[in-house]
Amino acid sequence: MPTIICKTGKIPPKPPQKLTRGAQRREAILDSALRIICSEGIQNLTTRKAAEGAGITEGALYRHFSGKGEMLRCLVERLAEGSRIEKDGSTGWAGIEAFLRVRVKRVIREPELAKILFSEFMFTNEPACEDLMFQLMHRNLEELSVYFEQAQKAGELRDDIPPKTLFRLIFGPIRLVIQQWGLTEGSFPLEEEADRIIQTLKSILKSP
Amino acid sequence: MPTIICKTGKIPPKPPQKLTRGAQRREAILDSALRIICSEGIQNLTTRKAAEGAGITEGALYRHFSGKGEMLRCLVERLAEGSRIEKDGSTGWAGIEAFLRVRVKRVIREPELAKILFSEFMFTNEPACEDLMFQLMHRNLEELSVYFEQAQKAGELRDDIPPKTLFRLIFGPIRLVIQQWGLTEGSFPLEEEADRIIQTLKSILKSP
Amino acid sequence: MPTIICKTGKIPPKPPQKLTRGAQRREAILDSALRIICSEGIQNLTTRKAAEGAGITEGALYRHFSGKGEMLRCLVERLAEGSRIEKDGSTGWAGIEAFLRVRVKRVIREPELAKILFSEFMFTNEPACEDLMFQLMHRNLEELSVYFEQAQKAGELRDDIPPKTLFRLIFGPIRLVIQQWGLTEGSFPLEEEADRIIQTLKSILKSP
Amino acid sequence: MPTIICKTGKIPPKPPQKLTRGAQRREAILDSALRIICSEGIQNLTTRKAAEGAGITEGALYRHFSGKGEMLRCLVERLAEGSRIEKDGSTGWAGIEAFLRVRVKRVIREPELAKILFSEFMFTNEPACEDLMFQLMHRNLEELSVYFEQAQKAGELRDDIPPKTLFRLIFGPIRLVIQQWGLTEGSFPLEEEADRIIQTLKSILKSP
DNA sequence: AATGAATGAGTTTTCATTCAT
DNA sequence: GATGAATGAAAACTCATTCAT
Repeated sequence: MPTIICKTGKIPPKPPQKLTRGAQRREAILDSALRIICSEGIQNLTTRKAAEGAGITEGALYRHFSGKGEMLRCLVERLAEGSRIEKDGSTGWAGIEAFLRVRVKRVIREPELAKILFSEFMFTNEPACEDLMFQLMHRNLEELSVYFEQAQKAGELRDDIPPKTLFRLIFGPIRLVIQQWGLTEGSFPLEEEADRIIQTLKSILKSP
Repeated sequence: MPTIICKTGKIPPKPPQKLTRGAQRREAILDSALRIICSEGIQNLTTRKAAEGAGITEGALYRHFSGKGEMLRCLVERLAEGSRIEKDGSTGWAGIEAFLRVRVKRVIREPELAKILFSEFMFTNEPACEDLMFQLMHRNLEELSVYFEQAQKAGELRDDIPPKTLFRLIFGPIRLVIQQWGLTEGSFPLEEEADRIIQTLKSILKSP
Repeated sequence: MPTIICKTGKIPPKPPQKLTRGAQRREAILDSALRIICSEGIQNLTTRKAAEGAGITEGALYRHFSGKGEMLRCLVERLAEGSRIEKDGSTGWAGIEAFLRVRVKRVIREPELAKILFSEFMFTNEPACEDLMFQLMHRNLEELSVYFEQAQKAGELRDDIPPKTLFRLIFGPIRLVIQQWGLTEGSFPLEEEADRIIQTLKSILKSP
Repeated sequence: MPTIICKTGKIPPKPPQKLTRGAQRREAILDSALRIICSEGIQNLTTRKAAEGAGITEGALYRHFSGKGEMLRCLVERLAEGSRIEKDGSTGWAGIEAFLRVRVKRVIREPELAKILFSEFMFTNEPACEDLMFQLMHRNLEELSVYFEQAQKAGELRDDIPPKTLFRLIFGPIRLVIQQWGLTEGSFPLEEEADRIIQTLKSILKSP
């Protein structure tokens, strides 16, 4: 239901679909929970803090989520969907670049994300989040694999490296630079550094 | 068993000095804590579980650590030291390869490490662990930078990429493959996949 | 029942404003804490006992007080206010007598008070209670000093003794008799003995 | 055995009887316990603190006392004996004055005592200390009563006041001034103020 | 929808005491 | 005599969750 393929190739900044008042509160709670995880760690996320950060009391939180577990699952879901939405129509190497840049731009827009977007293990122990994390990782591999094939057919990418290895060679550096940026609270120009990585990857991975 | 005798004939880093009984208990507690973090997440690590896993009662834990915080800090410290010890005398590209392989071998030897070794953010919120994580990351960059320069001088590595970018291009993929291996509970042959990455890196990064 | 209507026709200090349900619980908890201190000593006052004495669980206590410290501070505050309320309009030596009799009557009404009302030091070590004890002692001195001056002007009290000394000569014996009565669990007729002291003081301190 | 009547009327500053090494440690522990009670309150006295203050470990404390209870009982005993030792041979009103001055001098010598010497209730809840406190109070009454009779026979003290009331009139003010001095950490010249009280008492209580 | 009081189980930590060394 | 590790109980406080209002 949330997968919106944009045929025009543009990124709709905000889906025009208005949130009901109830859904707005849910979002506020999830925002609050995310903020707490990023600033205090998942081990310090409590229902009380999440509720208070959203301007309601602990008890009221249970009107919106069946419990802490569901809240976390929804948070991870939202996290996972986030990057998928903004796909444009690029293909081949341009598709790869778009995939990477979407993630970079997302953490620049929401800097707290830098800290947790690739901390998959953190959610691994929350029952019902584990599967989601796997799916997310797998979806990324699948999406990129499509681009790999296109790029290889188009002669933009050498074809002697298996897709899984390509995935690690290409996504690994971007993940690391985003994690470093988050860890150091944005101490360097992320977009620039990411660009350098992407350009270098393009040049060293091009068909010889 | 982990004590690797340096090829150069220098003093082995860990003198055979036996651990005092007290220090042995500390290690047992840290082992227990590490096991819990890996299997249940940091949010489920309690002093009680850590103590019981080491075969003592909760109260006794406080003979060995001033509290949960100190225990965690010591754990992170031990984690950070772990990979540094096993340096051999390699230089240039061989040094880079050794650096990466040491880490791969370490997680194969202690598979739980795969889950947390690169989850720096997890400890970011524990006061006094944050600095340690920074240092660790920085130390890695410095160590690799030395090899980069040697390799570039030896004509094994192209010299048109700044060290920070090289660091991300080379360490990023290995981090990712280790994280994937941990996340999937060792579902693929890590050493083989790491090798593929290393070989590919060597070939695509060599001086043109 | 303790609300004494002022003879001057002024507003009775405590308006009949009913306590909110929340405030009622606070009072119940403070009552319980006071009972425990008196019967088992401050060293045996625990949050659990205080809560159970008020008919709630330990955790619920924290809805009403931020912690044990705040609870104790509130208790001391209530203690300190207690005797101040019941001032009547007497002046001169009658004022002095009223001051002393109010305290005697209060401990007869609430016999546990006899044990702690003048155990200022007991609360001295509870941060934020210390100041309160000072204020209480000082307030007593100031109130009595007014009566001293009136009595001296009226020729009821010799005027060759400084107020601080008068304070000790007059209040000291009453404090002691109340402490003795509390210590011996009411083994003698307090009012009678207090009267004897007051009468004797009146006679030996009258203007020669 | 400890009651030493000095016929010469002098106060032997320290009994020449040497303490065995064992007894020395006991004293050191009691000193430490007293210091803690005075500075942190009885509710914060722990075996560990008492032991550490005496320079030994918790476990070693049990070589000297059977437990915390016995330690406290011994402390109270020592407290109670303290003032009794230093009796000189005075009689009549001089005896009364000596009784009061001995106590004043003692707290000047050991200022922490000011805080607890008359906080009888504090120890009332320590099993096996309660009786001791009663005895102490009673002994004081008996000792003073002897002097009262002598003074009345000698015409130094009016004889129309029962001894119990005299006890309160005379001891009450001194207790209060000592408590005030302790509470305010020695903010005024105790000896001077005590003197003023004693002189005033002498003058207002003399046979008319 | 929301509040605030309540609960029961859990958290970290401390305590008095014991005991092998 | 003394130490240091250990224990079991209890301390203060927090947490996820429920429910009457």
